[in-house]
Amino acid sequence: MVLDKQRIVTEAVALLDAEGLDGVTTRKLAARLGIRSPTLYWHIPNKAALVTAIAEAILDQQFPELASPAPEECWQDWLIGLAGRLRRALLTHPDGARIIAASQLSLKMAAISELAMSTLVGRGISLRQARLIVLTVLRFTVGYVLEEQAGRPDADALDGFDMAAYATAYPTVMAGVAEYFQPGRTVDDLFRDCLEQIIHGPAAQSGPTS
Amino acid sequence: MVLDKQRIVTEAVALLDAEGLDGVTTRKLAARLGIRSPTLYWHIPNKAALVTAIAEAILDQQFPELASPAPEECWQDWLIGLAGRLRRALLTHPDGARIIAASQLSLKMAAISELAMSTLVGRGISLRQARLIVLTVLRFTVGYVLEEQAGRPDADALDGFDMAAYATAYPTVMAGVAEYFQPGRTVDDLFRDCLEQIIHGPAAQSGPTS
DNA sequence: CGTGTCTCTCTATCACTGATAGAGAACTCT
DNA sequence: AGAGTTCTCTATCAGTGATAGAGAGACACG
Repeated sequence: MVLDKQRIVTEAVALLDAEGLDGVTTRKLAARLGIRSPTLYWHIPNKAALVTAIAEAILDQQFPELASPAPEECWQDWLIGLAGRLRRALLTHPDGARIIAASQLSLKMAAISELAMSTLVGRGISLRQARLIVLTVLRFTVGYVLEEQAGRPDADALDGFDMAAYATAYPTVMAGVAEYFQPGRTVDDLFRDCLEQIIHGPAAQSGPTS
Repeated sequence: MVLDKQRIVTEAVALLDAEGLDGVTTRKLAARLGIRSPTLYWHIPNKAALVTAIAEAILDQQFPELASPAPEECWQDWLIGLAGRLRRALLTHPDGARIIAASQLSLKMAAISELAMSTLVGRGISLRQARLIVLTVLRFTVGYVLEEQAGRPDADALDGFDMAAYATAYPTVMAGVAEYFQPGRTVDDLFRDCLEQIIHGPAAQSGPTS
């Protein structure tokens, strides 16, 4: 089978799925491709470029095409859906958010920004306002998923951890978590509610379950 | 001089400031402390714990005490100030956001959440709403600074980069950037405007245009 | 045919990383 | 003095990204 950048990236994503970002090493990737690791450097300048390519592949997979909203769809719902798809793209692979955050200069991210901003401007939002909204939504989404995917602390870090003390030291945080996750509420809802906070503003939400 | 965890972390932060996160290696840190690297492992279980301790130190430095707002201060402004201080804390050290994102289970972050949520609840905000606002603001802040601190692409990645093509492919993005950074506008203002987007909602800001 | 050139892959190796095993010094308590 | 605890050391491991440079194969030109 031919070895080109396309196949390298495809296999790198498979390796990522199998072992996480820390498992993506040049040697393991080369083994999967049936070559030796230095050969990779003929096709790729360095590992950072590989990670960037992986990021691009992850986004391309979730956003094969970028579609504007239907005319009758309000831009708020459309933008929430867009951010939701971005989150889904990151959650689909281990350490997806870390990879996007580590990748430099993603063209796909720029394309998403462009589509979102031009859509909002087309709906009559001012350029500045559109920029603020889109920037806020995108950076929030990355930050959100980053924390969502953060490796749960390992056993070593946990054995000295006093759950009861935590609950008494941070009662409001605990109460907030407990209150939110009533039956039927999922983490997806939490993300959506945060987005509505950004897009619709404080007043618009907090209907019964919306 | 005695060698305790306190001094290790202090010196680790100094090393971070000098060389960035990738420069914080056990050997370099040991050299600064006048010891050999294996000695570190008597005081800390592993490097992840060291990074977490660095994160805590960075936050402690910026938040020596956590103060509630003055009675006459509206919570919105106070919360914006809090997020601004968090951003400042991360920007003060290289890769500050990466460190916070990589650290697991920061107590100081939990304390900040607790203070913010209890403050909002004390001002009459519902528990759920308070949780959404605080979660959104904090995760947005980390995501924002993470991108803000992202290493500018190195020369290798840039030489194949066509600025003019970028501008024509993403005109709205470019126009938005150009529009925003009029004289006197700084990146600090951009962050603040995004926060107001979250906290005050879309209608409240940017006067005429909105 | 022979010869050179270009493309790709290889072996060998480098400097460096986080981490562990286990010896040994120093200090304290009995 | 002897024993135990606390801390630091040397030596070493497996694994990482990356480079130098040899060499195989294809392909074009004479």
